[in-house]
Parts: sequence; C-alpha cells; structure tokens
Amino acid sequence: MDRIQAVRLFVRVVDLGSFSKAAAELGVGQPAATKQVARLEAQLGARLLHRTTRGVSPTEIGALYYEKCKLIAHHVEEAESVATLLQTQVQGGLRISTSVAFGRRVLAPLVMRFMRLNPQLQVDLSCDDRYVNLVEQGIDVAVRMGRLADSTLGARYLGMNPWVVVAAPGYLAQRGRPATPRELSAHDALIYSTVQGDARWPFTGPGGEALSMPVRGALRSNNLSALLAAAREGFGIAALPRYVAETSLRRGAVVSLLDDWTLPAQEIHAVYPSPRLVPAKVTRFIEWLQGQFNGEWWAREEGVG
Amino acid sequence: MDRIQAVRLFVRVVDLGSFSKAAAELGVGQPAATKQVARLEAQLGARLLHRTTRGVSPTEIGALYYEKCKLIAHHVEEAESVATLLQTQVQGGLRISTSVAFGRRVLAPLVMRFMRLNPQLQVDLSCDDRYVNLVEQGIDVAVRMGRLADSTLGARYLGMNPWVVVAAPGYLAQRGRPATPRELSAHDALIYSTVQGDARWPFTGPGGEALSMPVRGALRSNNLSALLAAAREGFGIAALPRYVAETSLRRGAVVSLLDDWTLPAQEIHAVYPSPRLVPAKVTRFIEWLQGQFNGEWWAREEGVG
DNA sequence: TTGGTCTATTCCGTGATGGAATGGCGGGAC
DNA sequence: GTCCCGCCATTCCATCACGGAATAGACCAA
Repeated sequence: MDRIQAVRLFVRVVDLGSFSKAAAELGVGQPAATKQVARLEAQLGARLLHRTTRGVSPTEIGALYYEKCKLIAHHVEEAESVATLLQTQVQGGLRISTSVAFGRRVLAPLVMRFMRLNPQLQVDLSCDDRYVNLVEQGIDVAVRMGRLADSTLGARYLGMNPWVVVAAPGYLAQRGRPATPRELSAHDALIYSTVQGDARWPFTGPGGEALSMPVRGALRSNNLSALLAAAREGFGIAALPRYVAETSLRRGAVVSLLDDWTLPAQEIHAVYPSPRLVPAKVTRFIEWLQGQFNGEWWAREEGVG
Repeated sequence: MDRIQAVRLFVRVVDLGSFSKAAAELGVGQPAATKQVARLEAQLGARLLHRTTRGVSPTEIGALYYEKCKLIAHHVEEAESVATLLQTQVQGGLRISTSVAFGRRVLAPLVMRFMRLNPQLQVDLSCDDRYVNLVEQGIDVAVRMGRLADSTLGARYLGMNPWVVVAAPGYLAQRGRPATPRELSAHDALIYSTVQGDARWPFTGPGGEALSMPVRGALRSNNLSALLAAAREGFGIAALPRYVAETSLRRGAVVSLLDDWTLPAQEIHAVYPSPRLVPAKVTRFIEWLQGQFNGEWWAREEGVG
C-alpha cells in the first residue's frame, strides 16, 4: 500500500470527519478509504479514529498523528515540486562536455547565446579531447564527433562536420599546389594526432572512389588550433575541420586544396546519460542546438548576441 | 507500492551508494530496491540516480530530493514515535465515566491511587447515571454495572457488586424487623428509581427460590446516597449496593436485613471503545482495576495512599 | 416508523510486487 | 592480459495485497 497516499487520505478524513467524503474527494471508493486508514492503524498499532455510524472523529493519538501527517504531506509536496521544477524548468547547472577546438570556436559562442535566452541557467563548459565518462564526471550533455560508442547513452544527431585540406599561399607558391591526393606524398603534412594517428588521410574522390593517402610531416599535434597556426605560417598542409579553418580561409591566410576530394565528414551528436527522464534543461538545450547546425553553420557569424 | 518505504530506501541507497547494500540493510532483495527507486523516479518523472555498473550516484535532482526525503523520513519517524509513545506509555489524559455513587465512593479513591502509581496520567472522572455514548463523549473507559448493551465495545469483567437490604435500628424498633421479603409489604421502601423503577425487589431465597417482591414507599430517588441518608434517618428500608451501605453498617447507623435472601449482584465491567488497539493507559488501568475487586472489596479501606 | 446516510464487512478479480535466476558490464588482482 | 568478483538491469512467475460492488448494520431526522 502507498502509505503517503494513506497519510493524505487520513488528513482529509480528519478534516472532513467522514470516510465517504474524503474518499470521494480523492477519487477512491469508500471501502478503500476505510481500509487504508485501518491499515495505517494496524501498522502504527494504535487507533487513530473513533467511528460512529454518523462519521468519524480523531482519538487523542489520532489528533497528534494528524498534525504530524499534515507536516509530512507538506514536505512530500515540497519534495515533489522541487523535483518537478528542476525537471520542467530550464534552470540549475548544465554541465557540457566537448572537444577543445569545437568548444572554443563553436560551442562556447552558442552556449553564451543560449544562456542569454535562459538567464536562470548556469553552465560549466568542460573542454577535453580525451574520452570522459559522462556519468562519473556528472556531465549533463556532451557534444561529440564521429561514431558513438556507448549505446547506453541517449544521443541526438545535430549535423555534419566537414573537413577541408588547407595550406598557406606562401607555402604553395614555394612547394607547388597538389592537384590530387597522391601528390601529397611530396609535401609536409600537419598531422592531427588524435584522429590521424596512423598518418593517413582517407579521401573520397569526385567519382566516389576511396583513397587512403599516407602522409608524412615534421609536426604533429593534438591541438587543431596549433595545426592551423602552423599551416598559416607555411609549415605544411593540414586537414582540418571546416569550422577551424573557416576564418583563416576567409581572410586568405590559408586556401583550400583538393576541393574535388573530400575527407569523411563526422556526424555531430549530442550525447546525454540515460535516454529516459531527462531534465528539461538538457532536452531544451539539445533541441535548441539542433537548430544551430543547419546550412553552412561553420561559416556563420557566431557572435554572442 | 509503499512510497514511504521507497523514500526510506532511496535515502539509504544514496547514503550507501549502492542498491545492493541498501536492499540488504532493509531486508529486501536487490531487484526490489532497484524497482522501488525506478517507480519513485517514474512517479516524479525525473531521474534521481545515475547508475554505473559499480554503483549509483545522485543526479542534481536526486541530490535535492534526497535532502527532502531525509526530512520526510525524519517526520515520519517522529509521527510513528508519537503514536507508539502514547500507545505504550501510561500518560496523557484518561477520561473515565461511571455512575455517581460508584464514582464518588469507590472509583474516585481507586483512581487517586492509580494516579499515584502513574504520575504522568491526567484523569477526568465523569460521573453520570444516565447512559453516555463513549465515543461521542470521548470516554476512554467506563465502569458500568449490570448487563452490557453495546456489543461493539470492548469490555472486561471486574467483579461482582452485591446488594444489601438495610434499615436504621430505630426504624426497626418502631416498625418491626421483617423476617422474610413478604413482610416488606408492611414497610416503607426507599426506591432507587434508576434500576428499581418498577418498585420490585427481585429476591433469591436461601434455597434458590426467586421472589420478585413488590414494594411501596414515599421516597424515590435516583441518588443512592440520598436513599442511604433516608434509611439512616429511619425513613424506611432501602436496597442498596453493599459498597454504599458498608460504612453505615460498620458504624451501626443501619443494619442489614433478610440476610438469607439476596438481591441479584450486578457484574461490574470496564467498557472501552473499540476492542482493538487500545492505548496502554486504558489497558493498564483496567488490568490494575481488576486486581482491586477481589474479596470483600466493598469493605476495604479505600484510603488514597 | 420510515428513509437516508454513514461505516464495516465480505467476496472476488485484477494487477502490482518481490524473489530467483540470468545477463552484462567494469574494475581490480594476479 | 586474463580471470574473477561485485554490481546493476531485466525477465519470469507465483503470490497476495488492493480496490470496487454489494450488503449489512446502526443511527439520526423528519
């Protein structure tokens, strides 16, 4: 039996002085009300109500218990409202995890705009290129690139993350501009160690043909910004996410190469613990994020306001 | 489901960080613990715990709910202890109902002795010869004479209340001393209107023969003390409970008549509302009372100490 | 006296509940 | 690296607790 419901019922029975009325008010039958209070009394080992054929009145114990029950009912209601509030309102703390470069260049501006829309929200944006356990780290939502590993988590598709091959105009003037991936073997590649650890760039040709091109170079890094800076300085050719290179491309600091060939775009996913019973702040943030990765999002001005 | 039990369980799960340990502590199986918390979450519509294969940790909502739950558990415990305390301790108010004469002469001294034994007890001794509804009047225990009417009440037999026929020596010297009930027809009877309304005294003879003797007299009263006073003053012959007449008999103010014949002794019962779940103060009082009505209790010195 | 109302009780069908067993996952020991 | 252990989730199933309908009984009011 649900003792909280029984407590609520008991309070109403005392208030109304009647099993029947209280039962009707709470939408149960009169026998159920009688029996629930009887069970309450049995569990307590004390009689709570005097019964007459005209109604009920609390015993001495019942009167004291009634006062306590009102208190309990109040606290239960408060507890439920606390839970409901956090569950349905966009407020509280939102812990977001993502990669360093994406967080710095893309997600941080987006998060700030979302915070403008939801002033009650406090955000902890955690940038880390290593794998993090969402549950252990207390992460509410992670934005991740590529294939998903942990199927026990919930995930929503946000958009695609295209890559581009770039180099500085000065580098190309000095070393020549490759026309096909195969010509990269004569160039210095700037290797993103995190996902290009095998030093191969998996191109797809204009006709759909695959070409996993081995590359070599003097500079490796797990930091995309460092690779972009190296490319701008003419240290070599880099394969970078479009969003990393975009600003430099616009300014002409680097130019894109091999435009007929594409590197596999990564799927961007929002990942969150436990696909069920997700707080509103998480679902609302993800829904809002989905609207931000349409079209050429990487080229968009990501001003805060 | 018992949500109070679920709340308790949830608190322990958070404390111990484990379903298994909390379940073992509360004496249920691990699946039950898992399912109870899951139901709690379903009712709230919010996830309270993050699960990993190594244990559980509260979510943001769960942490807040946990604090509330500790409060609730505390209040529940308090409410139960309130009930238990009143149920098991002889304290609080004890409302006693009895007849006027019996209350004044017998029960009042007994009650005072019982109060000496239980200083925490407060007693309201209500004396009324009319019928009182125990429930409506909030009576905890009534001491009643004769047959019981309301079978929905609980009752314990306390003892017998013998009656005696008395008259003043002066009256007898003047009017003669009846040797058999039949001779009462020549005497003035003092009639207790409450139970002798039909003006008949139902004697039982030494051989067991019944004789319902019609009596007549100028004085009727519903107050036994008044009848005793009238008898002492020589106004006639009275049939009185032994306890009423005892003191006057000892002092010789009245003498007993027709000692071979007896009036039907009444059973003394302690009656209390609702035979189940009786507070300790009631049962203890009744148990103690039972020890007071053995032997010739009506002749006992009923001093307070 | 009769009718209405309220509680207590019985009977019965349903559905929730808890336990045992199983699976899966991950950490730690060796 | 491999094994083992502990923990959580899930499934299956038998049980029984629960609630509703109907009924009885008691009391009050008109």
